[in-house]
Amino acid sequence: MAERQRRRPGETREKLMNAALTLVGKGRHFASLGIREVTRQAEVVPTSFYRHFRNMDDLGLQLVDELGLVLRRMMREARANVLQADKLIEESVGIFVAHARANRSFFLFMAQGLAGESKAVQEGIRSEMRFFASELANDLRRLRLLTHLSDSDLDMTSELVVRTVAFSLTDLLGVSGDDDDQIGEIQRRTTRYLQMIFVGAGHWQSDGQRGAGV
Amino acid sequence: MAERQRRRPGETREKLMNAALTLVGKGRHFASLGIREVTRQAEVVPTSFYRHFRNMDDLGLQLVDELGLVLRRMMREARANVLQADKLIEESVGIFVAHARANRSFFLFMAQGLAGESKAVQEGIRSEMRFFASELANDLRRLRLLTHLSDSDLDMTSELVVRTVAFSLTDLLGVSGDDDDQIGEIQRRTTRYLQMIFVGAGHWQSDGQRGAGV
DNA sequence: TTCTCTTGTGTACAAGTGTTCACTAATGTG
DNA sequence: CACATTAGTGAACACTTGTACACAAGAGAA
Repeated sequence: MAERQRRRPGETREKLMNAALTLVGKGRHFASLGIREVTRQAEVVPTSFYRHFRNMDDLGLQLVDELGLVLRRMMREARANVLQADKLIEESVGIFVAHARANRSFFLFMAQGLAGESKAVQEGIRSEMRFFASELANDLRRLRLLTHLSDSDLDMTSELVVRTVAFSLTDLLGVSGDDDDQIGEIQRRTTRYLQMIFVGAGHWQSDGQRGAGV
Repeated sequence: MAERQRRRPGETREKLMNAALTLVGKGRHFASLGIREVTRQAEVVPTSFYRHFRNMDDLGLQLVDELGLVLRRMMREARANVLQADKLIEESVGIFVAHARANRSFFLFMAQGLAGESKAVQEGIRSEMRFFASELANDLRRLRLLTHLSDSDLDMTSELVVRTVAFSLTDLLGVSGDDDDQIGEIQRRTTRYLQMIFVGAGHWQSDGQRGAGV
């Protein structure tokens, strides 16, 4: 055994997960990654992989769990910083974009996973989004916004918001991470989308209205 | 040369593209498909692949072109069938869902491609969506709907609508193709999303309004 | 100490990969 | 008809892949 690396517990596991994220960050799709490729990137021998994961799907699932933590951190920051309701949308979108830039690979993985190969990962991400939406609905209640909406309509609104923001990920991650102009444009556009949704929610009447009332 | 198949011109090309779609339809991600795998599914010898495509990305690009045709057919059907403005949303969503079911693999490919590995495919799909949105904006003008919106606001609205529908793809394609209950639920939900957006657009005032006016 | 558990290592192998090449049957053009 | 082009075939190449196995280094418990 030539030289065995001393590692703190769980280090190799982290290295492998980071390696997968790194490759995703370089433009690869998670579904196309192989075990050997990931271990190579992590500078670890292929067999080590099996000490921590059963296969790539398993690694993906564990990444989803970590993604959950990232999202929760983001939510906490948004709650702490968004004080006045009148700037709610702009500031929230700003925080989202900032986090997406800071954790590019993670969000890229999320965007990929939504239509990814593994049903389990797919469902995991979907579940994170549902959680996020329900928290958003709670926040809106707490801030006494959109109080005329029924619970289910408020939920629907929150879901629509979360979806719209999630879709912006595909825009955001399509441009190079330091193109401030283009990122700013995406941010403005997303803000307007959300503003329009909130205008819609503000005028929404719960029972069987015509949406196309124009 | 044991037995050479007689083929009408372009047949092998179609077979290869269909093979890729078939594999996608079976749950595989396009990014993870290999040349040999596709040729095997197409019942064609691996070398034949190179007679028609340079690599898998190239095949993907040509699939995007065909996807464009599918989308245009859908648009035409929607134009022909949506007569009264007051059912516009419901009927359009219905037509969309019907086409998504009938061309499941194609739409699955589209959903995958949005966050896919190939930048070119990504941009191709994005471009199809832009085209679709601009056509929708034209239709709204033609039907004299949302006439109080500026051109750019109408474009924005159309984009938001198209994105929302596109996102529904990920829901739609996540459920088995014959689960009518769940598909119906997704259809209803999408319809409500769009209705809310249209309510927002109906009350939208173009100049620097507050979206959170609630 | 010795025993056990976890984790990292090296080797090995069968199967699959993309791609090239030379060959040939069919098709279209003059 | 002859001829050039297109499109399908089979063999071969150098790699890469997932996974199994036996072994060993380190840590904790007895």
